[in-house]
Amino acid sequence: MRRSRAFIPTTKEAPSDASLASHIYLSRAGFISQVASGLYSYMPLAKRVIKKIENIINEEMAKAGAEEVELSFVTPAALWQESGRIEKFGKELLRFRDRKENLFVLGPTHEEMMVDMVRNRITSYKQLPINLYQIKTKFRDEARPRFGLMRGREFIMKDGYSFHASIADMDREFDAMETAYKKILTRLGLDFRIVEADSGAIGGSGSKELMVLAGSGEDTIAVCSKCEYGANVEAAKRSGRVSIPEAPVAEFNKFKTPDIKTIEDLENFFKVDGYYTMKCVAKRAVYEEDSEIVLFFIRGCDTLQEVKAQNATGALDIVDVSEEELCELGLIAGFIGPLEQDKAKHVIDIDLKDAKNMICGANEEDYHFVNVDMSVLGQAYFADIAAVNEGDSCPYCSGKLSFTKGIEVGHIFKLGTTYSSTLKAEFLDENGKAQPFVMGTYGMGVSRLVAAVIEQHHDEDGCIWTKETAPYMVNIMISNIKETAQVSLGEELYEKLQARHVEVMIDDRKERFGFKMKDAELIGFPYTIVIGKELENGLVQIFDRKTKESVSVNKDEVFDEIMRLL
RNA sequence: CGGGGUGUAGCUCAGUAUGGUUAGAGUACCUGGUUUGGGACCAGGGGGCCGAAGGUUCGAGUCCUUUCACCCCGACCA
Repeated sequence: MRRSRAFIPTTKEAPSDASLASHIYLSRAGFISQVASGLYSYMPLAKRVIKKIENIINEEMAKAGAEEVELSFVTPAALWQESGRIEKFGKELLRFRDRKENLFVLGPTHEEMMVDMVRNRITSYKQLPINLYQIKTKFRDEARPRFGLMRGREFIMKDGYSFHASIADMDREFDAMETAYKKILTRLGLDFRIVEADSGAIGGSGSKELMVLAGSGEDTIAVCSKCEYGANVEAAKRSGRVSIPEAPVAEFNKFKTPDIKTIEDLENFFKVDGYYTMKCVAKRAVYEEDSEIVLFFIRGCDTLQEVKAQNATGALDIVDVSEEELCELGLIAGFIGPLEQDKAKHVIDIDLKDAKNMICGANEEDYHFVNVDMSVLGQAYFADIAAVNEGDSCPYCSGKLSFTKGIEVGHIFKLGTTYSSTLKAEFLDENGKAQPFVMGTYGMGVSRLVAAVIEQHHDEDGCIWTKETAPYMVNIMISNIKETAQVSLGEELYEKLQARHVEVMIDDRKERFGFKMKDAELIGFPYTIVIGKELENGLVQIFDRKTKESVSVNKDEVFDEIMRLL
């Protein structure tokens, strides 16, 4: 492509609302253009990057034996009613009616559509397994889109769905997809981690997220210092504390603790570590029909992990409760304990099971119990509800957990029969018996990957595209287009590189050297061949965007040299 | 969905407290000239329904009302 003819509107200044590097540079370098909140148009450079990412996905999916399809973007609301997700998704589903007043939604994900396509067409175990995917625009009417391509309302996603006759076969495919996704992200040149995740409302027996490590990521993940373990904090497990403080010595007793309501107060009053105190976090668990107050008990040094808490109760949502609501139940905030009290449902953190030497509220104003032995609560309901802390020990080895930030670029689920059951998608097994398909689903955010690459590969001058993602690999910069020798060498290289199918840009604009260099750095071509002053001595320079180093090369050797680098 | 903020030239923003020339700057763009290794310089030029609609006033970018859009913090996010 000739830069003089290309539509690449670069600017010196970023839109005032952009804060993320990817948002700033993709805007400044003329990749994307915002049209409304969460809606972006892809300009030529972005379109090229997207195609490259899609090609890599297609190649790896083909190797893994998945077939590409394309489902319609406009989906009948009836399918969403059938699966029950029209309520679950709520306002995120963009709904509208056609001229005949039939209700439709813009597809935010395509489980229903895919199941609908397969059901009644795949009817025997002999036709299984199959794995179908598409790369397509999705729409979710997010309450708050932000960060450019990172969280748009309209975005491009690769979504794959596999159908199996057994759980074992689904597990096998799940692992195969994990491997394929690893290859894709590795080829894209990304530093990533595969972590255990909360399956959320989609359900299923397990899920993993693919996290691109970046400080600007919206997710916090806990990773082990020694082994491969990593998990989203929403799902992270631990085996307890690495070092346990010395236990206080006391007899079981009810102790007067006037106006001692917070964990900090307790620590100071009893001169004891928060580890040996117990706090109660009261929440209202909201179910489809009704709601109830649930008391979550965790160690004083821990915090409640709300996603875990929600999963433990099976609630659709958990919300805060006021002191007045607790009062109505006869509970006094600051003095609530799990002993001798059944005014509300209890959920106790698993780390408190059989804990000894504990201090907890006595359910009486200004009184706490000391030296409580939790094993007396034999039948109580224990669950993992506490957030892991940095420094907690790994659930699988002796390593320590630490936190890092990640961008969720993929999420793979073992769905099981969740959708096939409700949508009545069945096949006949070896015994001629109807069975719902066992399914897996595999998502990868394509447009988000564009942003993720830049989050991980940029500097103060702009984008640094990796070899597999660069919109153009080589930029030929003619310093002064009035110098015919420079022009003719540039044109010659341009022809030769094109003949070898190298993606090449030639900057033939009537601009000064500095202007063109800044522009090339902002766009982020991996290599720029600078044809300039040194040509008098038979030399040109190859500028490496990543290292910002230039090496002088004889003009007759530059073609071979650049081909060697690619 | 709660709280906050901003809408003036393609872009970044002044101007609005206290209403009053023809609404400004930088940048980008066009013309001519000089420059040509790190976003050049000089001269000239085009470009605005001051987000929209109502109102107050002799007079509104500026005051009042309504509304729309966008952004930020939070809640939410298969």
